[in-house]
Amino acid sequence: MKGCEHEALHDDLAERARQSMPDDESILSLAAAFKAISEPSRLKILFALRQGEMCVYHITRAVGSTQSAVSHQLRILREGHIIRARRDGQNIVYSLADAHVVAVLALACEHLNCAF
Amino acid sequence: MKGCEHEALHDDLAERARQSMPDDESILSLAAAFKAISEPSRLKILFALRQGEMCVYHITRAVGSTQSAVSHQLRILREGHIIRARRDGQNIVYSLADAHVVAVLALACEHLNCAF
DNA sequence: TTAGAATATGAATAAGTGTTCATATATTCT
DNA sequence: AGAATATATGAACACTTATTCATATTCTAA
Repeated sequence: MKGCEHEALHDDLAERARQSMPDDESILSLAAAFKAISEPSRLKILFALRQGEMCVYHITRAVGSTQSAVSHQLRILREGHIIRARRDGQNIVYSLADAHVVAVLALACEHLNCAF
Repeated sequence: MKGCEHEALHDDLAERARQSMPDDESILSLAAAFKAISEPSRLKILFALRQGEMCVYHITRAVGSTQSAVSHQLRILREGHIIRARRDGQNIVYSLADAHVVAVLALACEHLNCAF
């Protein structure tokens, strides 16, 4: 494999791309963030939280899953800085971390011609 | 588990969330799109393609992987409608599908306080 | 402080996924 | 047409991950 060498210009392009590549740590952080929102069960949680902050029980009802499964997923979303947790008495209330999350969801829906 | 029933208001919230939940097909499409951009190796390809369209050989060089691995990853990105393929003689030239991709990457970088 | 309720977590299992190796397909050149 | 090149693909293996079940933790109320 030698590539389209008739366009030596592209060798430069590849070299520039290699040099401007983010470091592994940044790539891993980005991957973790996207991975957090790339599972159907977690996406459902995010769509639920778009309606407003909710405790675990209500999230569980909104997405139609079990308490344990939701709790595990919430942890991943929390660690990916996609959602925030706040204690309110006996409950823990979750909400979307910031406007970026809503914006990314909106962009993706637009990208796929969804209606959300 | 009964939830924070002292705020009967949240029962309505959960119910509204349940009703406004996108259908499973939409959720799966979204998940597939995000999953496509949630792997370090594929993210590197996207960052490479931000420099401009490239053939497989140059992508391989830019990300420092093997031809086969890159080809498999390109398929996933293609099927997730993240990138476009176009034949140019003996080569296949890949490029980012649309501005949404760049925008999502930028938002995520902003979200994580990255510099890209 | 003890009982009860809401949420979190560890272990186990089942399903999904990335890479490698070998090979197939498609295109160009002679 | 045949050889050479660029890219794609199938199978296999290692690794990751989502869910379930049982249990732990953290808070409130009495």
